Parts: sequence; structure tokens; C-alpha cells
Amino acid sequence: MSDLSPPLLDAETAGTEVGHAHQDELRLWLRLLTCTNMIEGQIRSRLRADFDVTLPRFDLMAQLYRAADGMMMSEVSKRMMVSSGNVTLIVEHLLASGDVERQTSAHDRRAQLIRLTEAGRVHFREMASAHEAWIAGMFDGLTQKDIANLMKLLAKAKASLQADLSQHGSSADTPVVKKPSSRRSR
Amino acid sequence: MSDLSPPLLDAETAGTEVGHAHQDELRLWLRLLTCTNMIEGQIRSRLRADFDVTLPRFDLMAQLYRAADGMMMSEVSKRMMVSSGNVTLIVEHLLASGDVERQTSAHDRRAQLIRLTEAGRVHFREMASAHEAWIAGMFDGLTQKDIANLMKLLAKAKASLQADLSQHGSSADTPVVKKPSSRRSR
DNA sequence: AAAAACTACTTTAATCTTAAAATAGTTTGG
DNA sequence: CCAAACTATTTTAAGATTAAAGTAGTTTTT
Repeated sequence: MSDLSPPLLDAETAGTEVGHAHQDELRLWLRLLTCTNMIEGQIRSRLRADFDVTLPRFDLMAQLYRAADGMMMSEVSKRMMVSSGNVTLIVEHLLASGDVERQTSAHDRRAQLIRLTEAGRVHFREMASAHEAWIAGMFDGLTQKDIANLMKLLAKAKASLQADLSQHGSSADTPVVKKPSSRRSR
Repeated sequence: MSDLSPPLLDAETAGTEVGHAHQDELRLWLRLLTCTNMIEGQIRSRLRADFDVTLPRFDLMAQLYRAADGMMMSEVSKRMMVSSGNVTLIVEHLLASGDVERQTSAHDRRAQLIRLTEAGRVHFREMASAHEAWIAGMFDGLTQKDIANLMKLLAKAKASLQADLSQHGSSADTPVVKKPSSRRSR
């Protein structure tokens, strides 16, 4: 076991004020972060506990599940927004577990087509179904109206973020979302 | 440069329906994730670009900033909810950059007290100030009322999550938040 | 005061991620 | 057709994170 046994303390207990101008925005960000981390952490550990699978592998399987004819490595890399080197590694694990199969493209001998095996499809459906139930359970305390409101406000926030992002750095091919791996889907 | 140049595609464009029962919750989760990832990615890359500092180091400095008298390694570990092994490594980098100093506790020769150097305090203040401005900019498209509503709904979501969490796994010392490193603060 | 339990920290190993360099195959301009 | 440029992927190296094991010092129990 690790020596890590954190208290229920969460981000918002913190808050080092250096300036006071934009406290609310800061607090909002921290709360957003807390919620996301709680959910992501749960999904991650339940996937591991119940299915012995990592989140990146689940995400990749989700991508393939929707593409019955399979996908090129590069396509997967683009969709998951992770490097191709990373895709290579994840695919290797999934090949080993028999969830994925790989074949060289007929047209382009550089390109590799990967797709879920039949076992992989079955396996993914089980996981996806559990995953959906977990999330429903986590949001059980919200009404449908709460959920709708949250969706609306987060859409607005996202628009605001995109507006801000487009002003900054993104000069050319800068990865705009940056560390967006854990994309889940489903 | 990396070979990664992701399109503006984001999580919500995805969505592999395996069941249809709890679509809304799933979509809410994906949107939450997208927003968090966008913000976190921006903070991460701006910290690196503008101050040549990683997020964990910034987080650790934030913890120390609030503790004028310094803190034990274990205390930092608990607060950041990362393993002590991880803290050791991060502190080593901050020692090298001169932002942090370390001394053995007088009472307990196993324990190490770490604290920001004067240079570290100055350095942190600059970063924290920029950080606050970045976040304010990102939420610029929201009204104060939007922010207040979001805070309220997210508080409710958090409560729902905590209720769900307490039912699950957390039998004993299971890290309840699980992958809670990036805690930011300020 | 010695054994057992506990606490603080470090070390090691495994996984994941990114970046950069290397390799292999394809397309294009002259 | 051939060299140069481009594209797709793999490989390699470095950093971060987690878990687990190890080390050292302290407290508690008998």
C-alpha cells in the first residue's frame, strides 16, 4: 500500500490570496477542478478495480467501438489528442490483452489499421454500461433541471474559454487544449 | 516539436451510446471534463511559457507561501494529496532553482522542514498574480450572476459526489479523491 | 530497557506522457 | 526517373506520477 491516505480536504479549503481582484473566478475554477477530479478519480479506480483496465485504454477502446471498420493509428491519435507514440504504447497493451487487432493498410504500407476484436467489443460494452451507471449514480443528487442548468452555464463557460484561448499563444499548430488526454467519450 | 497538432475537436463531439438511460448525466460529465481540461491546459502551458515552472511546483510553492514558518514534508504531501515520494522529487527541483530551502527539524531528526526562500516568495507572488489574471480572463464571458449560479450548482454536484463516494470502495484508508494532484490553490 | 508499532522520508519500479529523432513509404517538381 | 519534401509511425529519452518496499528515528507497551 502507498503511504498516501489523504483527508477529505479539498481544493477549496485552500486559497492563498495574493490579490483580491478576482476571487470569485478563482473560487469557481477550484470548485470545477474539485468536481472533475473527484469524478475522474472514481472512474479511474473503478475501472481498475472492476475491469483491470486503465483509463487511456478504455478511452481508446471507446474510439474504436464507434468505428466498426477500424481506424488508422493517426486517426486515433488525432481523436484522443495524444501523441502517436502514446497511441502505439496503448495499442500494444490492448493487443496483448486481445481486445484489439492490427493490420497494415492495403493502400499505404506505412499505415496501420486497428480495430476491436469481437472479444474487445463485448468487453467494452460491459465496461461502458458500468461506466454509465457510475456517472448516473454520482449525479444522483441533482435534478434534471439542475443538470440542464449546469449544461447551459458550462456551455457559456466553454465559449468564454475558447474566446480567451483564441487570443493567446495559439499562433499556429499549438495544441490548444494541451493536456486533454482523458477524454472518456461514450 | 511534437507530431501532435490536435484539431479543435473536443470531448463532446464524441459520445458512443451503448445504452440510452442516462445520456444527460454522461453529457454533463463530458462537458465538465472539457472545461476543466481547457483551463488546466492553459494554466500549465502559460506557467511553463511565462515562468518556466511546472504545475506541481507552482502548487507546492502555493502551499508554502501560505505557511510563513514552513511545513513538514508530510504536511505538504497531505495537503497536496500526492505521495510523499512525489513531494520529495518536486522539492528537489525547487531546491535546485533556489525557491525553497530545507532543514532538519530540531525535535524530530527524521522530519524535514521546508519553506520558501525570499527569492521564492517574490517569484511566487509574480506567478500567482499572473495566474489570477489568466483565470479572470478565461471567465470573462460570464456575468457575476453566472458565476454565482455555477458555484451553487457545482456545490450541489459536489455534495452528490461525496454522497456517492461514501457508499463506494472507501472502506478504510482508500484515497477518496484518488488522482487529486493538480490542486492549484490560490 | 527492549520489542513492537508507528511515523517520516527515500528509493525503486512501473506506467503514462511529451518531445525529439529516426525510419519507412509516398508524392511532387523538374 | 530522381531528389526533395512530406506523411505516418516507431523509437528513444526524459519527466511526472503512483505504489510498494526500504530505511531511519520515535513512541508505546510491557
